[in-house]
Amino acid sequence: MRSPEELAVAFRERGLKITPQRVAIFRALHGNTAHPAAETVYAGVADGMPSISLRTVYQTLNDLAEMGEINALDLGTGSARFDPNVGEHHHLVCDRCDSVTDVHVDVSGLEPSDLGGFRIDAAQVIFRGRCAPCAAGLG
Amino acid sequence: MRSPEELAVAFRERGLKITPQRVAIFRALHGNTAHPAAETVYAGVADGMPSISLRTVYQTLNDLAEMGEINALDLGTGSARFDPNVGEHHHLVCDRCDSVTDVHVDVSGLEPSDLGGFRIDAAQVIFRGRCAPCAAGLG
DNA sequence: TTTGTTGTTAGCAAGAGTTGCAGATTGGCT
DNA sequence: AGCCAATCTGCAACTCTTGCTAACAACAAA
Repeated sequence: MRSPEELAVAFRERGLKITPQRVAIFRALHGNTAHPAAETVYAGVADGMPSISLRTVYQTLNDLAEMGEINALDLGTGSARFDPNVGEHHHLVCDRCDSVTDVHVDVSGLEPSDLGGFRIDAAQVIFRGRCAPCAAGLG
Repeated sequence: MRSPEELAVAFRERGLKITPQRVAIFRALHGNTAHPAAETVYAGVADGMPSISLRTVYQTLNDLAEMGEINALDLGTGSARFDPNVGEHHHLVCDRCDSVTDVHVDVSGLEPSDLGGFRIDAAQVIFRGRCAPCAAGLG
């Protein structure tokens, strides 16, 4: 996603308002590589703004996702994860602690067979296993 | 998964009983390539056994998954999908109707970068787009 | 075939994650 | 300052799934 400042412009252009809640969420996400769940974003933002509601966090995350500023990922961890990195990349998902890490893979060589008329719009690769701390028994 | 008859043997070997409910579920899954959700399996089985409960279907599907006879997939469609095909393969997921189709892809060439100590146990590829009927506007 | 043990089922309640709703609130323009 | 529309909060509701438990049934033994 873009910087909180650029997002403010984008929101205004759409007739959307810049609220302290939104700014706090923009900041919590910017540069965040932890792929937080909504609850995690909420926890982070609520630190400095105890009155914010989880409902607002969900709302804003969904708005950002609709605008294409972030990606909402369902990686089978039980809750949606939000990724401010909208560039082409894939994910490592730890089976033990549910942590998610970005990984780059060249998928241009993938050649699916028997598409049967299916029109592919996107390819998503999920590697599952153990993150370094969990593999070392430290998680 | 194996045939209903072979599953019966496997269940008995583990001290598990063969009930009409389980047999009906085995049959509903055997050779099923539709990647049904629990609710769908339930609907199919309840046709010939109206007294079966959704709870039992979930229970049995989870048992089969634990035994490695089927795979439980979370493909972001809102509910778990169950796949009796436990061989190596990947999936096409329709964004419009949530249908799931098997597809074969050689992932041995994938070379993820920057693993940072992550130990990969499995690679899952999900192609998203439109299935043939939905792409043709027939879905 | 009858019986006993133990695993299984059905049904409902509850849990987690997420969304709908409505009234109170507030951003941003005039 | 004041207005209007967008937004926020809090709660209820919704979907999917699991926990709980009394009634039930499979299967082995007699």
